[in-house]
Amino acid sequence: MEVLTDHIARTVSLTEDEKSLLLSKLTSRRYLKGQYIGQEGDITRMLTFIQQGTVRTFYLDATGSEHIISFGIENWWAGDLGSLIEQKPADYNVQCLEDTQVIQISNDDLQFLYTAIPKLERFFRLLIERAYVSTQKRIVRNYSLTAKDRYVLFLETYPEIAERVPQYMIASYLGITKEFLSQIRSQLAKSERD
Amino acid sequence: MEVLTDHIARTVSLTEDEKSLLLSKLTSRRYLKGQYIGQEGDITRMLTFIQQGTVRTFYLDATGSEHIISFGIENWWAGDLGSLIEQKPADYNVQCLEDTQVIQISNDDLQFLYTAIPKLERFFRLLIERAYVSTQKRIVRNYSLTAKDRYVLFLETYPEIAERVPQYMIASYLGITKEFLSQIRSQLAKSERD
DNA sequence: CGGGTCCCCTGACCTTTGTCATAACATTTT
DNA sequence: AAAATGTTATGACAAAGGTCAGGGGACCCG
Repeated sequence: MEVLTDHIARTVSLTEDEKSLLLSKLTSRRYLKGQYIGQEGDITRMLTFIQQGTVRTFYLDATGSEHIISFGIENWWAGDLGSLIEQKPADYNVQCLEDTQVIQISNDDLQFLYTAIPKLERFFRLLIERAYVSTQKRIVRNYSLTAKDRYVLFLETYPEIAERVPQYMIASYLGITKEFLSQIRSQLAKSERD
Repeated sequence: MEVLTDHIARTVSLTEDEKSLLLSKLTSRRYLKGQYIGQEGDITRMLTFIQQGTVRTFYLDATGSEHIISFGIENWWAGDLGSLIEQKPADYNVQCLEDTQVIQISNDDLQFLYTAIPKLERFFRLLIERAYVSTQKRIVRNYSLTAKDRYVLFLETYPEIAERVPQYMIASYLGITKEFLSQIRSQLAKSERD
């Protein structure tokens, strides 16, 4: 479980006391491939850190089709943050794509820790700031790039994820159909041959 | 300038001392219609709160076309947050669409205040959390709704902005061309007549 | 009053992306 | 090894949305 405290200590320094207080609130848990860490409609009560594995966060629209919002791998946070923050039913499903080992903090403990260890509040402020900025960049990209360029950028940005998840999920993440992604890939393969 | 301290006090309580320390770091400034609060390439050094007026944050892509990322009106924060956080050149332009009165805090003062008044760090953590959640919702909507539905939702969500900014900017915000928005509007007008 | 400028609208045509149907291949299960 | 299941590919056709060109109204400014 020191994986997580080490991860945090890379951004804000923690004393031994703070570290052991934090450690006392962490729980470890294992999920199998296909299992849900959280489902639409449930209130998210745990903040989840992925120690090992792959997860996807997705959403079912009115017509029942899936839209992948994000993937998560080692050292990333996962879950429906909106549900955790507002303690109301989740809009998203969070599912493991491989056997996945996570470290969790309950929302109650997290609120307690924010006050007990102000540096943790700073850590999460910085974390969310970065997440916010990257989400905003994603919006910009979706507007100013074609599907092909978004796919190429995805491969460059997340090469590891591209290898670990099936293509139809990447298509969903990019906001296109699996057939169209397949077409893009054959175009790319063709232009590489020249 | 108490507008801002009152705004903050709605989320976290501040003592009189904290309030006056905060007030001592705030500056007020007026921009004319068309003026830029920040331009692409500049490092954003001020966090800006809109007291009165309208601003837009937009981005110029490789082909020179504009993409509006967000609008801001009274009691909203504005600016390229990525540039402020990382203190590197901004990707976005922030321009006033009306004469605009703002309240600003320099980044240096903000960093000082985070430590001096931990409740401010909490305020901004909560602020960014909410911003992050709403940005993520916007991504989902862009993927699962048609342009027409996105426009209708925009009108419902931001009726005030819809009245204050020209339609071609709304089109840009929605990620469509002004011509196509015009077409959507005539469809909606037609279906209302039935 | 006349000429800019800004903004919105319309229509013909084109590009990007989605839908549907089918096939092929890989992986797991039995 | 066969069958079931999951994943990727391909092609015909359809729909969403973009591009380009032109026109017209509202508002300002001389």
